[in-house]
Amino acid sequence: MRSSWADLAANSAAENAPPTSAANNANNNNTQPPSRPVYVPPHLRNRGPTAPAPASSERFSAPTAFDNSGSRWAPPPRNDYRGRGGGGGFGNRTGGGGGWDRREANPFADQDDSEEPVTQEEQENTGINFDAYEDIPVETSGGNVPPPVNTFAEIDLGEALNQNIRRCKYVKPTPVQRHAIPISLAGRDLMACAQTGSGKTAAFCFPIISGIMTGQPAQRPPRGVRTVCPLALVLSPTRELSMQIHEEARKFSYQTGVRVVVAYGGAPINQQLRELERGVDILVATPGRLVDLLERARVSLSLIRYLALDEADRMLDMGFEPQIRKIVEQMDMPPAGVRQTMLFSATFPKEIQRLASDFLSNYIFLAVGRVGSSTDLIDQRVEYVQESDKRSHLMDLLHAQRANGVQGKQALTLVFVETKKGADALEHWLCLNNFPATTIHGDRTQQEREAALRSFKSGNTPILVATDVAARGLDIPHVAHVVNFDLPNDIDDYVHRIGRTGRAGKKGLATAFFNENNASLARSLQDLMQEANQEVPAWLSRFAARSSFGGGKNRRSGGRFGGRDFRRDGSFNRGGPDYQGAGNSSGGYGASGGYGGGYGGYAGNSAGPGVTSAWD
DNA sequence: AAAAAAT
Repeated sequence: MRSSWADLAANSAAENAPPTSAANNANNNNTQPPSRPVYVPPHLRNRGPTAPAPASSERFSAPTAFDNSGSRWAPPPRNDYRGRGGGGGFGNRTGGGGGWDRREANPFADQDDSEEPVTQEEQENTGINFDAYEDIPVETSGGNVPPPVNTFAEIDLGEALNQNIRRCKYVKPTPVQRHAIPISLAGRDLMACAQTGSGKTAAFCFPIISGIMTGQPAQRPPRGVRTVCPLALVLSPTRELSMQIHEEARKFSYQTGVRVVVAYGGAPINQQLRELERGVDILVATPGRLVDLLERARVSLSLIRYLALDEADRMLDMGFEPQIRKIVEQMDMPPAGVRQTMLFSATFPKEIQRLASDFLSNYIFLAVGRVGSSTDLIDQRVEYVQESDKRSHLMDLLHAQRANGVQGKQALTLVFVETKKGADALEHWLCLNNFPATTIHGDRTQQEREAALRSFKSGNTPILVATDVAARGLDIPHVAHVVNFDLPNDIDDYVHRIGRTGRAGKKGLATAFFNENNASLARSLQDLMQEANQEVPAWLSRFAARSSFGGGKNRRSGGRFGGRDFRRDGSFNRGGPDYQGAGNSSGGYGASGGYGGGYGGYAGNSAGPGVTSAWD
């Protein structure tokens, strides 16, 4: 399925050809290349003559000058493309030597490539268990909330994207996707809270890819300038998570002509620069490396139409906020309201929501699922273990697991510890005791980190000792057991850690070692477990009662967890953000239960069970 | 106090 475009690009950048791309060029059909680079809209790139162009393609067939109306920034494409017959033509992509490098490895290469449709039953066996997502509470607030969809077919994402959705074996959208995709396609800013493992990546990737495919072409920087201008930026807090998002996004954008590039620290920058020079529509990055690229003027954000922050609450907490502000507010990114901004996380403390509203314009708040995360899919246990007993206690767990064969043969165990040194020490000790373990933390080289993750995923070392670097976002199939060897100080971190198991509707087990050192977490842990219908040990309740006076920063009342739009909270609402939709929160659909009507009247402690406490 | 994130 090679096009003339591909030939052209391959010629212009042949020296960069990685060996692996040769195989993908095998089915090259030698269509006559155009004599000079001509802009090809993403949805037509990579289209071989054998693949018939969709009927709608005529409107792109006569390029005319792209009029950007003198505006510095072309407005982000809104949800009008279905009606935009032959609007603006396309200018040439003049920036990087004529256009994108079309060579594209098949991201589905490691799966059987049968194009057979997947039945619902199959999906439930191998993929997402949708029964686990029935009947979950949904909250939206903000003005004019677009209604959710029930199927991918209801949304016009384009045939290429639809085909990738089939290749990914997604039969129907998860709840967060059902709600978030229409909101994003409508061009609205979004703050979305959804449980760990519920499909957030696709929820922001699909609208971005679709929007880039169908949107106006970008103005490219002048010739000779090596600065590249992505149209979408996805930021995440760890390198491995950026890698994972990149891999996912590559699958979703396969043969759509939309190019996804990843940039993160700890890896040679030259290779990343080469990838960028081959063209980039969607840049996935960690903040530090992106700042570096911006300061070197190798990347410009001037054409950004979509900004997505994954693990957005983490991205805006103390450690990251200055960098994010620099990237979003102090470089050349179009301002909120011009670009489209999407924030996703499983947790969204109210104070972080307030910070986040700086980056949003007239946004919709969406909360899907119970509490920050913990579904009843995760069996949560807390055991009282003194520091000195932790190792032998872990050993007991691992022995029992080995004997019982928890969840079958390939069960993986992820052990969280507090410090990098502690991770190394525990790994060493486990290995001495014939438990094959490896470790991932920030003192290891990037190579070591990636090798550790690979080794864990493959089952080669079925025990991974990790710091919080692995707490968020990583999608590791077959993690049967998460052990909080050291509990975190923040309940949100706990939520994300245990969310490494029980993903895509599957069950999981989480065991925590609790002792006096964790007293400050007792109350919030107890509340969280109660909300997730978990059995709370009596001793933990006593700890909770003892530590509850004086509140503590982990107190959940006041809404540490996602699930409530802070704009509804009177104390946050004064002189606050542009919240125009307070009055019509439910938008005529979705669950509005739990609210006593109006944002002042939230009857949080008296509304029906199942929603109330979870949405505190 | 710790972890993460650029070189």
